[in-house]
Amino acid sequence: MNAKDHARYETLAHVIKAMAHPTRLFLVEELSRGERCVLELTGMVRADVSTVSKHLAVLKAAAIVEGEKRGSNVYYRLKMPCVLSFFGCVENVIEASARERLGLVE
Amino acid sequence: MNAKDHARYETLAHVIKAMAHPTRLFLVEELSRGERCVLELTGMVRADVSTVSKHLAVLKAAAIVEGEKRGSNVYYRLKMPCVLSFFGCVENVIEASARERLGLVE
DNA sequence: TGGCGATTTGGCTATAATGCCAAATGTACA
DNA sequence: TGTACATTTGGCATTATAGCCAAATCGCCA
Repeated sequence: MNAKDHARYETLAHVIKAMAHPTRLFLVEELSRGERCVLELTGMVRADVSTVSKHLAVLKAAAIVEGEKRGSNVYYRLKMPCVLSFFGCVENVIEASARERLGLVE
Repeated sequence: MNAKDHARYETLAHVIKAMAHPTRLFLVEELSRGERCVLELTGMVRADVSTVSKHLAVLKAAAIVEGEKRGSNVYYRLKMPCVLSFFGCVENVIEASARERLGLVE
């Protein structure tokens, strides 16, 4: 793996890492239903407002969501709906491994 | 978000977190081309064998890859090729944000 | 302008992830 | 059986992440 490849994987990992947290996954899925402001999202999650704000900042830094300030609120929305395709794939992974454990295949 | 949902997001995050590392992304992509043993993979990466072995263990725990022991080697292969779809999506995200920064759109 | 609600930032602690080395394990084969 | 090779595991130091509180911003409106 050369330097250029390494940089590519760094960048890829940065975006995927932004998704790699339960709360942030929830935020992504919730935002896929429409824009929400920080307090609305905070009401759905067991965490401090500042924590939610920081999670949103992580998603924003990865260009997964964007926020628009209207009045004193910031409305976030999903910028890259394609990330939702992760959910289906990952749920396949989970089902498959559960099936494997139960059925003792292999 | 109730307890059941929370558990679901925990599980999803566990799998995605397994992908959220440059080296592990490389391993996934490399294994998509066919099975490889640990030393082969180590030769392609700037890291210790033990480090690569641990990365593979992470991917295996997430049911993304599987390993088969043949002789004294363990050959790993990609179990869930659907995760490759992450790459395309994530590269879109990256391109879009690059374009945005350059073109100052928005 | 003063104060209130919404959001972000700073700072701190606790926890988790990373990566190396060294040692242990497992397998083949002389 | 002993040695060499492949892989995994234990242990440790370093670094990154998470989450809370408190404080700082920002915008609105009386």
